[in-house]
Amino acid sequence: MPANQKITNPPADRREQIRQLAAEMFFERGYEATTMRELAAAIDIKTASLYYFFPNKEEILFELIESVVRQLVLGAKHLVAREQTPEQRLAGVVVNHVVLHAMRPKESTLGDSELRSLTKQHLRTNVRHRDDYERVVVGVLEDGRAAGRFSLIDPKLTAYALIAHSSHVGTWYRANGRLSLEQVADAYVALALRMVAADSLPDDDVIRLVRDAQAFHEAFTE
Amino acid sequence: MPANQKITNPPADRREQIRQLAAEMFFERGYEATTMRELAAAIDIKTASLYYFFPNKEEILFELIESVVRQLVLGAKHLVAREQTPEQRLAGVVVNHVVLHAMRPKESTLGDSELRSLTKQHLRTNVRHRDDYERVVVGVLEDGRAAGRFSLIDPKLTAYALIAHSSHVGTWYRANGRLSLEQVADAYVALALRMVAADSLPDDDVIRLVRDAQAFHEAFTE
DNA sequence: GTCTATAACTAGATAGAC
DNA sequence: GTCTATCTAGTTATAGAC
Repeated sequence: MPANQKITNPPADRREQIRQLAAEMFFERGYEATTMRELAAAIDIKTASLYYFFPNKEEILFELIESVVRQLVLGAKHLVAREQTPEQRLAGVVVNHVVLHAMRPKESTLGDSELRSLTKQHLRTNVRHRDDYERVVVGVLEDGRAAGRFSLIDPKLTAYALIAHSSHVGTWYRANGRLSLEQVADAYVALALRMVAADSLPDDDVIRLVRDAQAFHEAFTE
Repeated sequence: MPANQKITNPPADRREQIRQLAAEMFFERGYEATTMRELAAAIDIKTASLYYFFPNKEEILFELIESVVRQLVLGAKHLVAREQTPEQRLAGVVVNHVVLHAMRPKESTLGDSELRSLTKQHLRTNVRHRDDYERVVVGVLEDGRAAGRFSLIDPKLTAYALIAHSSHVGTWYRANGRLSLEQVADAYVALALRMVAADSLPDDDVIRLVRDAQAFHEAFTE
């Protein structure tokens, strides 16, 4: 009676289990450096079994990367659709972005560092979705300017900067770190408002802005 | 008389040639996905010849990554050592960072995306150097605050954001793109000044600030 | 310095039994 | 669904001739 009894660990949702572990390992060692064997071992099945759920390794990566962008675009579009002041919209977009990256740092980061490993087809699809997102962010900035509330240095460059540094939160935020998720979100929103020169607001207003955005984000996410 | 005559392509500095091509290929396909065979082929020598110049693949990566951080720290420390206003220092640091990333996008980006592939030893070394750099940036921000010129949301978070989005310039800046390197540098400095709430300055002053920093950067770099 | 030849190994993926 | 067994190909790196 060797190792053939599984403590099983109900295969409840194997597919989901694979996705999660893959996210972790791709994030930590990199996609190319992670082998299907290691992934299978971590999950305590044999390599061949992985191929029952996914046709190949790249497909796992693609799913992980896409799920993040999808959520990002969805959240941002919902936020933008609401009747709001430009400041509220900007705060909403930043909170959406920061919270997602803080709470799903592994998947989020893959979309920034492992795009190269996607097939041409998959890459094109993903770039299209990322461009959608970028357009939403640029739109928020330009609408704010049109409304006379923002003074922009350069809409596109500002959007790039906003997205780049808000994504970066995934690499350093820790749930038990110096700053709580609320504080981090506050800080990034305040930073964003300064970048569009809209921070004549007192701090209290900034915080109220963030709370609103968070409430909406939570309501929307669940 | 087959392929044994080289058009040679003086091996003038083979080592440097390898570094450059490696930077390109690591950047484009990723470190793990680039093989020594392909690298050798691109340079038109045999795989074994690479090992005359580098003991292994990882050493090439390490050299590329280190050279960027070294330059970054060196530039920043020189800038900070000058007698300057906080605004001038901040502008100097941002210009140093942006110009380096715009002009050496491949090597620069490796330091953000391929750290995972370094050996433990090399990683430790590099992290130490990155921390040095971070401290310089945080120092500039805190000195500015101590001098009563900056109002900071959070020094460390602001430094992270500054570094993250200024590094990102390497991924989109093109020499023949919409914005010139000067314009890009202007924009990032202006953004940085807003982030520390020091932008009561008229635009002309911002531009003068950047020009000064660029002049120093050029003088220092050559 | 650059080559040929090859060692020693590991990768992703598939066939087909249970 | 999960397994065993295996194919095919590609990987880094080295030994030693020229």
